[in-house]
Amino acid sequence: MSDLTFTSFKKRLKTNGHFATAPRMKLFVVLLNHPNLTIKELIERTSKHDQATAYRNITLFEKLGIITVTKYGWVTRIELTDDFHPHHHHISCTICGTITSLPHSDELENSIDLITKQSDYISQTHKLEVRGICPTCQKANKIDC
Amino acid sequence: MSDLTFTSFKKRLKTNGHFATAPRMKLFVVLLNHPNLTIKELIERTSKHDQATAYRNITLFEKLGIITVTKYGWVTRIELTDDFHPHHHHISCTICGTITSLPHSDELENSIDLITKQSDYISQTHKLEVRGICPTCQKANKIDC
DNA sequence: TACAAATTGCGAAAAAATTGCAATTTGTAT
DNA sequence: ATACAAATTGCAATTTTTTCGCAATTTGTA
Repeated sequence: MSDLTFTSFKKRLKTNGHFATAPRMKLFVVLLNHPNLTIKELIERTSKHDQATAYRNITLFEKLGIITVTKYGWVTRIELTDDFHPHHHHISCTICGTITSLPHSDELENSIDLITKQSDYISQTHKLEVRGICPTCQKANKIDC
Repeated sequence: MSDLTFTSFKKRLKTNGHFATAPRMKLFVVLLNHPNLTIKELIERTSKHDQATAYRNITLFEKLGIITVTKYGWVTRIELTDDFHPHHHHISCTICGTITSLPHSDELENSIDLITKQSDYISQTHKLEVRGICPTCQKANKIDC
C-alpha cells in the first residue's frame, strides 16, 4: 500500500541490476494483497498465459530476498519475506491445508536468535512451521485414509 | 538401526491398515541412514525404475506422520519425523543449499509450545527453518546473479 | 494353504517447471 | 526527446516431476 514499500522494492531490483518491469510490479502487487498464495494461484492471478515469466520472476524474487518458496505438505506456497510483510509464523492443518497466523512472541524470536548465533552461518531469515489439526477438522472428526 | 525402530514403524503401518511391504521397508531403511535427502536422491536410492511406488509411499508415509516433505528454496526434501529421528532444526545456505543441524534448545522448544497452545489447533509437529549463508560461501564471497 | 484386499511395476498421461529465441521494453547516455 | 545496448517478455516447445490405470504379484488372515 504505502509508497515506501514500492520504492524499497524497486530499489532492491535496481541495486541488483534488474529492471522494474510491468510483470514484476504486478507480481509484487498481488503478493502485497495476498501475502500467502499457492504458486498456482499466484501464476493465475499474474500471468495466466505465460508461466515462463512468472517462474523466472519468482526465482529472481527469491534470490533477492523478496519472497520465500515453501512446501506445506504437497503444496508449494509463495510468501513475502519480513522485509515486505510483518514477521510472523504459521500453523497449518494437515488434513485440509488451511493456514493460520500465529501471534507474535518476543520470547520465541529471542530463542531463535540465540540458537542461530551458535552456528557459523550468517542468518538471513527464519520461519517456524507448526502442523496440526484445525478446529473445523477437529469437529468434523475426519480420519485420513 | 535398533530393532525397536523397525517394530514401531511396522506397527504404525499395520494399525492404520497398511502392509509392511518390501518397497516400504527399503524406503524406511534408506531414510534411517540418510534422514534428510532430496526427493530425487531418495527415489534414486529406492526405486530408480518405478517412481510411482516411491511417490505413493512417500505420500502415505507423510499421512502416517513418518516423514515430512519440505521445500528448501527450490528443492524438495524428505525427512523422518521426530518419532523416528531425534527432534532438531536446520539452518540452510541460500547460496549453495547446504543443510546443517542446529543444537537443541529447551528454551526454544518451550517458546514454540507456548505460542502453539494459544491457537485452537491440535499441534502435531513443528519445524524451524533458518536460512543464511554458510561459512564456505562467506569465504568464497560469492555473489548471486 | 487358500482367499480377499492391498500393493507393486509398468507404461502412459497430466501437471509443473525450464529453455530458446525473436520481438519488445527498459535504463542510460547523449 | 532520441538512440542504443542490455535486459526482459511472450510464445511454443521441452524437460522434469508427479499422478493414474490396470494386470500381475504380494501380504495378512483364517
